[in-house]
Amino acid sequence: MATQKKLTRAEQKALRPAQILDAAFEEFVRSGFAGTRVEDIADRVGVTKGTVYVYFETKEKLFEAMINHFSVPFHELLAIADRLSGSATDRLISILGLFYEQIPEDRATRELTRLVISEGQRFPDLIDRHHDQFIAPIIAKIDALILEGVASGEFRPIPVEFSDIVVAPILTTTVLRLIFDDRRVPTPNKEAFLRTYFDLLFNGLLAKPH
Amino acid sequence: MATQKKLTRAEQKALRPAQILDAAFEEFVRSGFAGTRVEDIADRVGVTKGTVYVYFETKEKLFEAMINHFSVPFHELLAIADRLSGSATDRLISILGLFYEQIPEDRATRELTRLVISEGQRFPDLIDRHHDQFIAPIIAKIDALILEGVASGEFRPIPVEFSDIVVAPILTTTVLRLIFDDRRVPTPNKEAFLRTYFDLLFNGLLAKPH
Amino acid sequence: MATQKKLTRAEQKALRPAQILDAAFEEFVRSGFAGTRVEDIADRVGVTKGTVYVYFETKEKLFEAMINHFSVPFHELLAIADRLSGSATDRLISILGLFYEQIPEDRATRELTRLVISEGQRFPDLIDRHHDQFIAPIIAKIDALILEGVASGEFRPIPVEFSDIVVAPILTTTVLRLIFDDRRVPTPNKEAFLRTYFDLLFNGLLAKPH
Amino acid sequence: MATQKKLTRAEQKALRPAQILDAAFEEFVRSGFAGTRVEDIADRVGVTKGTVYVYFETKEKLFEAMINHFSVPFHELLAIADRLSGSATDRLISILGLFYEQIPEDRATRELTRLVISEGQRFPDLIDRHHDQFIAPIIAKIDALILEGVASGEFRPIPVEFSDIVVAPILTTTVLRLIFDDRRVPTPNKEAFLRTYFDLLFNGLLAKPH
DNA sequence: AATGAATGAGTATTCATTCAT
DNA sequence: TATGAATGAATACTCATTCAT
Repeated sequence: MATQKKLTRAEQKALRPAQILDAAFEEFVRSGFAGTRVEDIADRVGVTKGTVYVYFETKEKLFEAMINHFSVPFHELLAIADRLSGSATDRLISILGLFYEQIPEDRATRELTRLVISEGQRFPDLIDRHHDQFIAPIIAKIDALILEGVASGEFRPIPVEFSDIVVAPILTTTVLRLIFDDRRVPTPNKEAFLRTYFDLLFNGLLAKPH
Repeated sequence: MATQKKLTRAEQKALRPAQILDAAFEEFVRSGFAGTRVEDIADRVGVTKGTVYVYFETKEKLFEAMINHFSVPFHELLAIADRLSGSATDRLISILGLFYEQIPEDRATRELTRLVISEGQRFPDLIDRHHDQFIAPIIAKIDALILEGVASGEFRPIPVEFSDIVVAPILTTTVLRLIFDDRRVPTPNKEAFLRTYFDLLFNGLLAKPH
Repeated sequence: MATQKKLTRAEQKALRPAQILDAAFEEFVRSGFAGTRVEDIADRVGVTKGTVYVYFETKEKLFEAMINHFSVPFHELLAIADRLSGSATDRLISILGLFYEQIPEDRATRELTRLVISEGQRFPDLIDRHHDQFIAPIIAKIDALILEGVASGEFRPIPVEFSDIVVAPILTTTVLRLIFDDRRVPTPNKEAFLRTYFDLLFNGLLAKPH
Repeated sequence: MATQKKLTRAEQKALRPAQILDAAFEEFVRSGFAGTRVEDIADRVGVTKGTVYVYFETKEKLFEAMINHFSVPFHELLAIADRLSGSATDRLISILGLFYEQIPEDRATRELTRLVISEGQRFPDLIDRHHDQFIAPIIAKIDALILEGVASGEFRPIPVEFSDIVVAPILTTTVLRLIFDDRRVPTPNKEAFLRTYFDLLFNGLLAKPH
């Protein structure tokens, strides 16, 4: 009946690694790799330092495991993107909307971005992973859609090597939220922001473009 | 050519603070605040730890002094912007070009952005300064230009609270260079990048916008 | 005989704080607060510096804990004093004898006196404690006895605010032993010393006092 | 005319050592040998550290020189004592009065006593000097007077090896003022204190001594 | 004589890691 | 599995001392 509170020892133990990884995320995000003490992570879980070392050999390996643990949920989004139908414009709008939800609005992804920027030089693998799992797929998807839209005459011909310009507002929003954390720069109203973003993206700023 | 080594004590001394600040910049950028050892900074200058403490009371104050030292050269750019003439479009193009040169292409500004992202939580002043000296003036300038262009009928009416969308490609380029540092993502050809950026910004993506 | 080395971790641990405090006493007494290195204390215990910090947060707190640890055994003596009976003279003699044993002859109390004199300016609490726990009770006890003896006609009327004159030989002996530590000034023969002390105290120096 | 302000460089320099020694006295008294920084002494004089080293080779030698500088003015007092006349009682009273003025009431002598107690273990010479220049002459003088008084029948026969009992109130007052520095224990009224001291010393505490 | 920049050995303190229980 | 006592290497910071000017 009380299946919630009555965790067996085994179940308790099965939870430990995830608890530690969650705590590690919070602490590494707060203080960076060098500034985080293993004991802070242990304290957050409510265990002692030694326990952390039962599950993770070193602070570095714990950091890397934490990154892996929080780097997963992007494949689904790309799969969804593949299943979209409609005009290139419609699909680009849908996909950028999904990215917006999954990058600046998702705390884990957002903070992972911070760690990539701050710890990437110490952990080159981190950058490689981030490129392969996030940047490259995003760019590839946008590139493909643009090429398609250009081919169908829906879009003007754009040099495809600059398609990061198209997603720039998403990364920019992410970074601004990382920096100001809603203090200085208010989190924008999502719908209004996206409306303006798409309006500008598709129609440009000029009143009467030739 | 051999005028290098012949510095008097007094000359040597006058240079020390700047030398230390330069070295501090390199080391803090490489390893972050917590990961940098004062001795690394001293070694880079070619002096001993003690000498660093002759000029800066603590590692924290050295960090802050280094930030101040490298945060200067933005006022001029804003002054230049004020002196521009021509259509709103022309002036927006000029100003974004200047920003491009001063932010992603200037190493100091670029790396300062990294430090704001990575150390901002430990040094809240850093964020406040960065907001007041960089973000706010940039946004204000863009806002003003857009309002002007809209008033003159040159631009379509755009909700001004989202003008960071307009500069997004600049911050995005900055961050991508911070992360990939020319390894994965090649530094874009400046002229081609700006051409595409401005083309998209002013005309939008659609073949025939209504 | 070889039961010494066979201590369990737990037993070892229970002893640690006291071991460290004992070692701290020796080192602080030898070299003063500023002149003592935490490592010297650790070495004396046979552990590493880090271990000292497991038990005491800072050198200052260790010093204060050491003072507290060695400041205890005075209440009993005052309790004994309260239970004495006999003439005021008899009781004064008994009590001064007890003080003599507990102050100059007890190494801990003696050396604590040194630390009060040498470190009192840096640790004002030390002085307050010493006053409240040692000086004030002693003076109060002597005052009470004298007033009693005066009331009963046993003693001549003496201005009670100078009753430290009565105990002066005890503090003087303490200080001389601190300074000369049996090198120059031989430790006096206890019985002979007390006999002379009391003879002088009660009868004075003059052959035929009027 | 204005001989005061117009110190020649030479005069200025002749003053330096004494200024430094005075400053050293204040700082060493405040913080002890290990706790005092040469720079604190220099600051107090208004010169830089380097200047201190022009006059004194090391901190230790400066400490020793300071002790010598402040240890002088005791010979005169002993000379005065030799010139006294009158009964043994009269002369003992005179001499103890002089000691009272020269030891607890003279700041230099008082604080020197503190340094003897606190730094004597690190500077054994200090103790030897103090013994030879202060303790031994005082005791010798008292011993001589007592023996004389006993010989003339003025004093009861007292074992001379305990004559420090006779001067104990003076050292006790010194130490109490060192510890409490007029905060807890008020500086006693000199005349009243001496009157009680001498009354007790010569007549004892008992109402009717036999 | 005086300065003060520079040194380098030292010292308090921290913290990742180990290991006996 | 979990603990937490212990370690020791590291690191920020201090300070007596030196020396070119």
